[in-house]
Amino acid sequence: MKDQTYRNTKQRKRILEVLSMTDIHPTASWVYDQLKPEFPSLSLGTVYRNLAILEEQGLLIKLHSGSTFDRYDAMVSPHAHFVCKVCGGLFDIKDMELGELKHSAEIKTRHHIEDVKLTYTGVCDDCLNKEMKD
Amino acid sequence: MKDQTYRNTKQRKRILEVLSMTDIHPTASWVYDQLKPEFPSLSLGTVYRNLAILEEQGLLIKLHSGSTFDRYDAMVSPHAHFVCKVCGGLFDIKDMELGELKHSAEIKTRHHIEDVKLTYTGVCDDCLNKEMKD
DNA sequence: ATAATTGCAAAGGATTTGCAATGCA
DNA sequence: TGCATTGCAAATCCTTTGCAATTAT
Repeated sequence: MKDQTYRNTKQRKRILEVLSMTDIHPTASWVYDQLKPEFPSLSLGTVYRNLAILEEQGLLIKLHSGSTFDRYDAMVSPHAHFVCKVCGGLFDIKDMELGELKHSAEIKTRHHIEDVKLTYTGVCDDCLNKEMKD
Repeated sequence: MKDQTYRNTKQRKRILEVLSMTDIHPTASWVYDQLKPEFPSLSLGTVYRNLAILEEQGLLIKLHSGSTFDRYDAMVSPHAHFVCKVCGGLFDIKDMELGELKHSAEIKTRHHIEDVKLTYTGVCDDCLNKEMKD
């Protein structure tokens, strides 16, 4: 399973494209809904399998949103995330120095660190404003 | 459901105790296995319900380990985690300045941040040493 | 006494998987 | 052609939930 040759299927290509064109960090199901009109016989299983392969290839990142389902992010350069506990929105936070964090943790521990995930939780700007009206 | 009064059941008390006495960040199922001899009629549902209540009370934290199941941590003071992709171990990393991170993110965004989760992934010290023997 | 909690079993829901058919390389 | 991939459906697995019985306050 290591030195497997990947093929370029229409489905996989479009799944990555659809994911690259949004910043809402969608679920597998959302991706499926987007592509179902284009591939009427598309199945959720195919979407999941391709998301896993694309993750393996380093072309996307799987996010644990705090809910029961996973989300996917095609912006693979290291960055932090914010999850709003009111609307469920998941936003990017750029310019956070994850590389620095990784370095300081690597000297603090003796582990070999490959990845850093930084996730904030709270109430987003929009929901804060809406709450103030109540 | 907000101003509910919690009761002090033996089960809940022991669940928190068991969790406080380990640093392996166990799953609900592990907690269940620990307490089953003590409460022969204990059910997994009860464990899950109590873990949820204890989390609500701020007495423990739920961790998304990267696998399909959740883990729980009774050390509630802010700290980072490391997950080993080889052995599945989940370790604490103390002395990481999560408070600082929270502050800098709060001025960078306009969101109200309540919580920070910092998780590293890689290969732990032990597994690194074992791999070197191959 | 009142309402939270338990135990049990069944339901739920996201994700995975087996297998025959399909289609890249 | 060979083998990765698809589609479909069933299976998996962790977690949640309804309900009657129990128990803390």
